[in-house]
Amino acid sequence: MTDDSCPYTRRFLQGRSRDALSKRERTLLEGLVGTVERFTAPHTILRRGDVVDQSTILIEGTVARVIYEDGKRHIVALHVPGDFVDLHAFALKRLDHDVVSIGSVQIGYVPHDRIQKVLEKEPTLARMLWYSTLLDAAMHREWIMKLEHLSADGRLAHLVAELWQRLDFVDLAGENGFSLPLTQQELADACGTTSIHMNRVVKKLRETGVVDISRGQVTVLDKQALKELGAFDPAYLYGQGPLKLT
Amino acid sequence: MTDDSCPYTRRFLQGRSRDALSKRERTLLEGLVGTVERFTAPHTILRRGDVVDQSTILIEGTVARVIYEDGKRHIVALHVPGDFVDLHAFALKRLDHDVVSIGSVQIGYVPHDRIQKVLEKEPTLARMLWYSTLLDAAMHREWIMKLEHLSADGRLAHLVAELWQRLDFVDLAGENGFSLPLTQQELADACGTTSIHMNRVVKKLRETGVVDISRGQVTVLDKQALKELGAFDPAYLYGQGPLKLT
DNA sequence: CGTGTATTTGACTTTTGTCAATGTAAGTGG
DNA sequence: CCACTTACATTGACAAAAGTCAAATACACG
Repeated sequence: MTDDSCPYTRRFLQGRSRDALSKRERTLLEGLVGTVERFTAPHTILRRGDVVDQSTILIEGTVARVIYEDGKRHIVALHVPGDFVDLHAFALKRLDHDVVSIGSVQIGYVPHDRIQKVLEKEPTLARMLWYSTLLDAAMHREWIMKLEHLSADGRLAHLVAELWQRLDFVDLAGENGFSLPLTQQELADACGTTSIHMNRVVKKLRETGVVDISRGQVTVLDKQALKELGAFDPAYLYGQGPLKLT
Repeated sequence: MTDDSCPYTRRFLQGRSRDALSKRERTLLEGLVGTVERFTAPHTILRRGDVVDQSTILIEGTVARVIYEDGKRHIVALHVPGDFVDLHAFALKRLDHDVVSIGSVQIGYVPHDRIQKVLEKEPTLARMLWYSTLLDAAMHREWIMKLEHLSADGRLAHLVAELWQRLDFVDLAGENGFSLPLTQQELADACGTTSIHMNRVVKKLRETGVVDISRGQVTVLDKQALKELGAFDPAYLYGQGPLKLT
């Protein structure tokens, strides 16, 4: 399913419902992508409140969904290649968050009228599109649990574990880690803490031999410790096949 | 639209997309409900990991979605009448959280094969079902922001503001407050803190004249203060018409 | 009226935030 | 090549928020 016939959408739901879509539907999906764009520097792709008539699929790189409040930035979701970043805008129309690129990214735009046609004529594909937004919500819920339950080190461990698994679904994870273009400030924004405290936590996890995060590279040193510290149970990712962290 | 012809589903999306569904579709929706059940005592309706072939719509009362971790209960979502609590189970099949009743509730069950038929033959209704799960996700995101950004008093203020508005959408809010069957322990579970600290916060908000929460009744004393303390901007609820908190 | 649950309070510890400053690595222009 | 800039990472000292443990009230319900 990682064939190159669908360069823009081949990673969509990869690792989740590998066999749920037929070849024909996969091709249909690829055909939904209208224009493609690349950003090499950090860029705000969409703003909260924007009324949109197309949705964004991430082809390459990392994007975040953020909500600004009192001048502070809060990351409410992170995306890896294959994620349909703001498919929810199809029905909601108005965005409740910004979409920003991190590092260098390539994104595709899908006009909403094409999604409407899918909804009218392709129930199976429509169901898969719906499914992908539900996966998103399941990840949101896990983040809520993580923020309610874990202290800063656990939150970071959970984030690392989740990203490692999600990147693995789309064949972008390494055996012992993955590359991650997030600064400590951004890690802090995703874990609900400050960059200064995040620095303490990064240092601690490095010194205790759990995970090393430096120079844009994450190296997992102790899978078991990572999993336990982050109270990580990958069931909420609804993945198929073998998992990075049991 | 609050006509009694649809006793089970008349509150579905009330206050949001009041006019999005035709009379015919409203009737169709009501027809989706198979059995109806009532629980008068706290009850776990569904468990994490359950594979289900029907979804639950809340007709009356309060239900919570919870994730247990290390023996602690974490509320990841709260529902008011009209909410399609676990419509996501239609596509996900397996639940990533428990569904529990709080106080006395009445719920309806919708078999998934009926939803499948809607998806195949009723694109407008299908879109509204999808839409309702997206509203859920938008609320999840706001909770993530709230947990990342606010301290315990802000979190409680936000929760109160949100519930007040959501109950108002379905005509269940009073002019100065609403009834809420949550204990301080449950408020704590929804705000990511401990019951002891939540008690301090409840006391503080009462003494500072922001909101009084006692004996299952919430009385808003100072709308403006509540809104500011909770950094509450109701845009994420995608409501129509006038709002409780501007 | 007693019993269990929910609420409240106090004392103390741990975690995290805040402020201020320093260190470090990569890139830029002279 | 070096001074300079800039962004990111790191550290220390202190304050504020929240967790923990223990116990005392208050309250609802049979």
